[in-house]
Amino acid sequence: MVTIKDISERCGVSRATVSKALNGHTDIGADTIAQIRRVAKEMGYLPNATARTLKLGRSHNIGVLFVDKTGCGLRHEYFSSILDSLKVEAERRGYDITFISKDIGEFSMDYYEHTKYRNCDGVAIATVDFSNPAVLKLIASEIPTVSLDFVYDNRTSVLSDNIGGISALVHYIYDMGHRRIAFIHGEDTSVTQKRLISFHKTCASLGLHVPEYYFKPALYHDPKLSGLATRELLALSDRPTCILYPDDFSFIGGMNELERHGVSIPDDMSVAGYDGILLSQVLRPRLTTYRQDAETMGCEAAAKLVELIEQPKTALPQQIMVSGQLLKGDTVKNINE
Amino acid sequence: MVTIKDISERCGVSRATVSKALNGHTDIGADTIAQIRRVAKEMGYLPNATARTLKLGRSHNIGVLFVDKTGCGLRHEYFSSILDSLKVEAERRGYDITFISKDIGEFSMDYYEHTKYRNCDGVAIATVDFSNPAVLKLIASEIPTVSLDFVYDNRTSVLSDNIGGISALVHYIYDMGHRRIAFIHGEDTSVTQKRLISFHKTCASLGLHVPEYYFKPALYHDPKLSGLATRELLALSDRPTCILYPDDFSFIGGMNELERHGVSIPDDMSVAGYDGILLSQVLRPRLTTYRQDAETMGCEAAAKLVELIEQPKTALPQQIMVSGQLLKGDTVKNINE
DNA sequence: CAAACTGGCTTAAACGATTTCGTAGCTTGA
DNA sequence: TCAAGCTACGAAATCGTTTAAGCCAGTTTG
Repeated sequence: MVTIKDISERCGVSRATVSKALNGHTDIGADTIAQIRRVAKEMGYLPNATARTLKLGRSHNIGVLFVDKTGCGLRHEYFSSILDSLKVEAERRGYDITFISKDIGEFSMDYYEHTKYRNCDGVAIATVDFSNPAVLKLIASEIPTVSLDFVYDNRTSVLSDNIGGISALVHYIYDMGHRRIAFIHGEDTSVTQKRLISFHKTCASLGLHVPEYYFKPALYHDPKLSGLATRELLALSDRPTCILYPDDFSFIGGMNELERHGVSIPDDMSVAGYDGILLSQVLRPRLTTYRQDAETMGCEAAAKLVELIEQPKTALPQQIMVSGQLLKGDTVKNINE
Repeated sequence: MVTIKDISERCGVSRATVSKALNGHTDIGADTIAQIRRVAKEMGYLPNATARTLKLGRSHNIGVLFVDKTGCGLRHEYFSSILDSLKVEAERRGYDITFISKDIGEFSMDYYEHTKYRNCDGVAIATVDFSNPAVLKLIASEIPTVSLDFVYDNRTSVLSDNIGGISALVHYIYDMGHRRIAFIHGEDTSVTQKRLISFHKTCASLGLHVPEYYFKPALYHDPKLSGLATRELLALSDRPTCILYPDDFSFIGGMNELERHGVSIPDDMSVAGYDGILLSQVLRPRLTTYRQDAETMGCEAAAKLVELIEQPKTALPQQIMVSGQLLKGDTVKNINE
């Protein structure tokens, strides 16, 4: 490998001079700089990130923490979209991405230790499970972090507008004339809590009384459970006219169940999803849903994290709310007249 | 940060002794080792991967290259599954994962340069676009690589059994009595070529003549184009009785088109997908498809790559074929009687 | 009993880069 | 003419870790 030393010998200058020339310091003569740059290119010199990291204590490397309770991990389009855009933005700003995990090889480390071990400058945390103590240890540490969809002690985070999303959906459904709206919701997480609160509040503000049995617990990304919940709702004497699903993918379970019972969407039953994944927009009828702007979230997360890293003094911790978009598909029927 | 130096001072031994004690060298007294290990734990010592990498020339870090022509990137479940399992297996073997990209920050590098820059011990390459010269430069280099779904000059690769997959599908469809099978295929890649060849061969071996207009070009992961192709096939005077789609997701476009024309699946038209993503198995009727075993592929890729890295002498380059599984759903009708 | 060996530790160099502090030589100004 | 200032560069320390080589005392061997 070509190193700075090789260049310095070839050019008859010291290693210090080469380093300065390549890094644009001003105390080197113009001719010398030109010569060094030329020789460096000729010899195929590449800087060594490892050596630089060791000396400077900065790796230009961002850790990404995806903890996966559910088993679907990166397969969830919401997460993979965030990761994809986070990666693009980080790279644009000169940072690489490394996954942070526990237990690398035989050596067992927690997330915080792993981050230090790899000298990551900061970590983006996207996980369902923020109750994990190892995750909390990392967030609470001195390492710059940005958490997605979770706020810890006023630290920087990027949040999807769950309140606004559910509110927009419910308002739209209400405007279409629906008064009996059921909500099949995901497992108990802070996100789910926000959605439930928003659902309650919105309904209350619209003067809607929602009976307890219109709330059905299910899981995210699990069509089977949503299917079961759907069946229970169909069995009610006062069937809802519209069902909200935990997410677009879970809705598939409901869709199948409705079809099995000969209940047509949206004529006999209106439905809405959440997420706005690709799938939702290619189904027919097109699913009414709330699109979470995962691209913007990933991008913002990378941007804020880099800011925290590069201006630790001036970068204020903040919660960035990324609003999504109501996608009016064709699965909520207008029953006004 | 606690370093080896701190421990050495506390224990009254040299840094070399500490390093050896922690790394299990045998020329240190048992008492000394015990004491050093204890003090290290007490002080919260963590090894520094960067320093180690610099000294040893080994980073225990694997690069992952995902190039994305299509724009859907990691969002494609096939890729994200591979990545997920690759990550798990690499970590199990003591390696971290870093994404390799071009153009990090203002400095422009190709993939090979980036890999050297970050001192990655090896790279797993998963991309659609193997014609990219920068990708080829990396594969052809001295850096250990494992490519997915692509063979370069007999180097190690992990391959999905595209030949066997299409063959299995066609045989199954033939056995169900179909003689007019159309094939909507993806864009021109080596994978597509293999599938087309397999389709031709299998049909020939079954004595099936397939007219040219039963082959429709479309794109992977693009329901719209598959929808259009479906429409064209429906307009034919000698309609096929079964349509093969580029992949499960694209099939959605066909599904919609068929429904629009009042063509019911599978009574009026049989269909099959490819990939076996989650979606395919929650749709009703359940999609008949060929499941690519992305988990095994990612796992094998990581395993082989680590082998190439750790035993460069003895690890023979090889092509590992990962076979998938025919998922007999309910979308291919038995029309034998 | 000298030579050879051994266990247990240290010394010092090395990995590749950056940066602080000099300093030699030149120009400038009064 | 000389102090001051500037330009262009170098010496050396440093980041944290590893390892070849050396050393010393004590033990074994011929």
